[in-house]
Amino acid sequence: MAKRGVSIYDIAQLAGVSTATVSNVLNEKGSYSAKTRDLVLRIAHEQGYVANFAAKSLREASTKTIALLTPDVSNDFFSTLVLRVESLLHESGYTSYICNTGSDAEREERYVRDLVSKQVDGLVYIGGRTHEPPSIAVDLPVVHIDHRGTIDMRRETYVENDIHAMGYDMTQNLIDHGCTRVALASVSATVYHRGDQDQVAGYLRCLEDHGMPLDENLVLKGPHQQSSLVEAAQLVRDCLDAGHAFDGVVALGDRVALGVVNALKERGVAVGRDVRVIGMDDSIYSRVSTPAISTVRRNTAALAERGAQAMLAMLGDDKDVEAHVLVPHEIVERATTLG
Amino acid sequence: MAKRGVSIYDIAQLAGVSTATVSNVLNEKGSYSAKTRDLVLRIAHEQGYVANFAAKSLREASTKTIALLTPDVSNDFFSTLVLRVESLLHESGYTSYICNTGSDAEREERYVRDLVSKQVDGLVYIGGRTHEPPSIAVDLPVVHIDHRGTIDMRRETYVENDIHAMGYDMTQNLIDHGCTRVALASVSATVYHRGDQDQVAGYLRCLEDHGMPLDENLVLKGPHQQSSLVEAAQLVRDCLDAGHAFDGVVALGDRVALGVVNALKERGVAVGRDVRVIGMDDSIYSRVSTPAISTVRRNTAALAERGAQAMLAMLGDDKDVEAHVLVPHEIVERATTLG
DNA sequence: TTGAAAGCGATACCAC
DNA sequence: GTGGTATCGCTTTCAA
Repeated sequence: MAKRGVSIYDIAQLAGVSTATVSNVLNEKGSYSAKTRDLVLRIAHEQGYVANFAAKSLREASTKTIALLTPDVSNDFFSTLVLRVESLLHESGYTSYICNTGSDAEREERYVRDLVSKQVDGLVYIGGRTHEPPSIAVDLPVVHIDHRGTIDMRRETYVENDIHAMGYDMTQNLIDHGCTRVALASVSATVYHRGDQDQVAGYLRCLEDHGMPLDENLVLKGPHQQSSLVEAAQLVRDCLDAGHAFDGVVALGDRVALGVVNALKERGVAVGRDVRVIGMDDSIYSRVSTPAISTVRRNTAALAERGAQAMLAMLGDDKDVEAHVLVPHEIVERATTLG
Repeated sequence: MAKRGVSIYDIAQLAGVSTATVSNVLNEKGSYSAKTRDLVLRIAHEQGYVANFAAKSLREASTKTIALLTPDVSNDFFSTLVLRVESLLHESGYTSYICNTGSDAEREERYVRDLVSKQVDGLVYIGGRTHEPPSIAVDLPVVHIDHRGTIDMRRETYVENDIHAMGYDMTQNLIDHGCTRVALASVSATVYHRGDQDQVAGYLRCLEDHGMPLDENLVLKGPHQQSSLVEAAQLVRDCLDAGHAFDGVVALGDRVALGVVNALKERGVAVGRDVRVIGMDDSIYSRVSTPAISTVRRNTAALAERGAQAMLAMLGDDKDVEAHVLVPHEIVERATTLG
């Protein structure tokens, strides 16, 4: 199944010109007569000529290839980002490698080695890098979209939402709806620590700004092992069983929110009236729930667009690329806060 | 940001040997003394040498790269397949390109051209090819996973579920549960015609095998424009309004099934008792529903595994690669059929 | 306007 | 066991 295709040399022979001329015509560079151009183009087409990118890359030290590294493409949010980033890069002539690191430092390290070897022109981390800094020095443009970890000092671009503000705004929204005892529900794996911490900080800050004292009993946190849906529901049951009352829940994630809603319904609470709930991500979970869950949309389109833009800018040796891009989020009100 | 890295020539110089020897050591080919090996290896490591794949590819006419083409990675089912296929190929040293064709023939065509130019070693279509056969001749191993279109005559491998059997088994399941008037609900875009047709055929065949006459009024079909969930619900309402009775529904897709369940609940029907419903895909939709929807699991893991295997086999010039692999499905019983 | 030729980095054949 | 060198396909400089 080896492919020994038509080369620029073959075209040159058939057209009775040199490879230099063929190259010029094909790349619309240099100068050549209209006659030779037509001839070359016709022959190239007849022969089904396709440029050999390996040769081109070798010569130009650029592969027109970008690597997309993500912890898990099968995750709804990440895969949407992957889709959009890939599309945008493709419009500019770049092909994308897809690399599932599975949040595994070793795997990621091996990937990066391979990618450097394969001469990728840039790296786009979607959803965070596992370990930092990577032990292998990478002298490439790097963009992080929705990075969920500590940000390091390297010359890289970060595109993300203002996580702190999201936590703040979610809390504010509930307070605006009249909630006075706002709980927080979070189920998270250790990997994604920074995001959660920032959101919690936003929550705390908002309470503080409203002079509401923090009730530790209303901070429902649990580890993420199996299903955050199930785990979140249990957190709520435990809280209610312990006799702690609340009239609002800031859930860090729609799955968590759905778990919360389910547990509340189970206990006969009128979700949206007695207790208002707001989730995060505007994922399918918030939409299939009854009542539909209010949530925070992270604006995937903008995240992807700004990320791709940043990468293309860096690729184009643009000097003034922002190092940190914040994409605005948006609160989507549904039944769990509107009642 | 250009990378002018360490080359094999640099290593040769520093080690005081020839490039041939360095190449041999690095690839564990040919023969060399333990002493030179250690020396070369040490220097290569010190210099942070990374092989230039473009050069290697040019020389070997193989890029160790596979393209994954899918209509939409942000689709749950496809992205899971992409994830798994990528992982398996990566284990065998292949890197994967991700290509979102968006079910657009022109885009796909451009992709394939690019990919051939980039010298990919193989093509894996996930979820079907848009147009067939592609106008550009591809002399490459091609694997289709869950192909949703007509199968053509080329030397390619198809890995998929037995769609006809799925339709049959879903129907059989409802009949086993005592249903006597089994409806069919389908909302589909024209692109994915073959799959649906085969399933419908399975449904019809099963009815026939049980001597049940087909009632055209119970075949609820609608075009897919916006949300299949909403559209399916409307089909059910219309059917009920027209006074047609049924006690079972074979829904071609979990989203469709969810729409059906919602419409039935709305009309006060006891889903799982009065009317049993079975969906397809074992997606999130079937799991978040109340009652939980019985469904058919397509076995993503096996689809991906067999697909990757087939590709690797073709890559390895394996002569006896099956042209058509059928992956068994599995019925998952939940509340909508168990009552 | 056109062409000869060097070179990108790695491999592999064939001498030594 | 080791090294010289042609070669993969393309771009690019410099001359003609």
